Amino acid sequence: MPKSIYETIYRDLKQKIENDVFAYQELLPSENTLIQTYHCSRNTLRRAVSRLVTDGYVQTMQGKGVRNIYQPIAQTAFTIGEIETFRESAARNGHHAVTKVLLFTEFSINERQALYTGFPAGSDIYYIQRLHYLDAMPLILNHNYFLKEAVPGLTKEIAENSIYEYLEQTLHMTIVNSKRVMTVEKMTQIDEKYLMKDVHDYNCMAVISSQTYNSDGICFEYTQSRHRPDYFRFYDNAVRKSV
Amino acid sequence: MPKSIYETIYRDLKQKIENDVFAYQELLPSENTLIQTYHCSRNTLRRAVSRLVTDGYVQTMQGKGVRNIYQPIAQTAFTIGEIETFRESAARNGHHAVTKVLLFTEFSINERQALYTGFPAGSDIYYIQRLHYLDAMPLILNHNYFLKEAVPGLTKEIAENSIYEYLEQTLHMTIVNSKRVMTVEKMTQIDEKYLMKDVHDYNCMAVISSQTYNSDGICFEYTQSRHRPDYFRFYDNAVRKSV
DNA sequence: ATGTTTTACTTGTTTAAACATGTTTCTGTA
DNA sequence: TACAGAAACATGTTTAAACAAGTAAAACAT
Repeated sequence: MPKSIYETIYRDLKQKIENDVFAYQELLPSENTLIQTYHCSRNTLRRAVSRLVTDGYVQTMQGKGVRNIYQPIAQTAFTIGEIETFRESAARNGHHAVTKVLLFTEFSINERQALYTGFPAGSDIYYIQRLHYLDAMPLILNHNYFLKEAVPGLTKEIAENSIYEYLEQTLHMTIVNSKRVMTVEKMTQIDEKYLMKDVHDYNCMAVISSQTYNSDGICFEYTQSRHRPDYFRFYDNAVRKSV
Repeated sequence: MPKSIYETIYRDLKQKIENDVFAYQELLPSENTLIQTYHCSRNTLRRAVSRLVTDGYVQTMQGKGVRNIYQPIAQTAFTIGEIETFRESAARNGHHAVTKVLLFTEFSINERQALYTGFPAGSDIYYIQRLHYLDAMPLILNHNYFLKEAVPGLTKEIAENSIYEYLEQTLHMTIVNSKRVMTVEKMTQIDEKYLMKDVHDYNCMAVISSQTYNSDGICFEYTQSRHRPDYFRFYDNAVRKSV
């Protein structure tokens, strides 16, 4: 549910762009026109448009107008972009998702793990290995580290469904921020065993390591997502600020 | 040169965060305090702070304050993030950059190339292959496609230095937007020849394909950057909007 | 017809004010 | 002391207005 005016406008414009109400390279109606359309103030409208800019949907040109530069992407496979769960992504791309828990355990972070997870040494965490299937094909192997005190009551059953659904709906935790690093790493024995049984062409994995913060500003999760390289696509839009 | 107030404030706060004036996990001064510090309006200050949020430097918490969640990244190698040139990136990371032009030619886009470049078939383009060295080590192989009519007068000499410097300073073109897709692809013979001569462990490359738009909203560049996997790192910060 | 100037229209920046909502702290009461 | 409520303070949303700066078209003079 959109809870604010600017978000309602943002969604409406976004949907109109996706549905070709405005053609590619066409100018959107001017601010003044849109203000009358949505019966809102200029600031509110501009806030909605600026989100479209960061999404890479439109480009503003001072003195000229706002140009639609949205092009639908060929959704050959699973695509990543924002913070969303595997289920959400799958549904958005029209696929069927299944998650299998390979390992569910808990331990304390040692010095070495503290370096790459970002958790202080000695922190009690849940460590979970999960395999994500898309249309019965294993695509992603996840190594999840959850700060135990921030995510109490986590079970294997929850991990088999959606952990984030549990966090948001049961624990009422809001996920706000996620720092991610993408790298390419050599395939491990575990990768090969679960993901690449019949794919022998590649010896690398696409790896996304992420630290996620909740609304209290606490880093409660470190996750390493190891993706089958031939099905990995990461979309990004960069806007050059301050020329 | 910062041309606006909010950008000046943004840079000042960013620099203060990077230099540990505010400790990690510490709250920044409140909006009212910062308004008095910078003698600006609330909107202007909030605009500066919101940029820090998208940068992943701080996190705002309604009713509580703004928390510093900046952690300096271990700069093991070359890191990517925003739209910036290879030289800029290298300088920022304290390295010496050299570019070698392998191929400089021009031709017209055919049907097949139109699909992945996004240029209409028949467009006249410059096609350039460039090898980027960092501290004498070849790291990136770039395949550049520049729309000829948008980038007139491009020469091999310019390509050996910085094409973007030419675009911005000579042609006064402003680069605004860049859509990027990251993938992992099998190594080609060209990759192996130039990048991986003495590295035989990997058979993949980290590939960034990008379409770049100028301030007229015209896509004038398609580039495929093929990175040596063991030196590839892509940083990203995702903010969950509208929970 | 051509070139210049004016005018209208576009987005960009900044301020001020009001109200909403969430968090913490203080305060008075039981 | 313990608890409820009020107050103070934090960020979030929205409106209105003014001015700046870039662009394009109309109006004008030559």
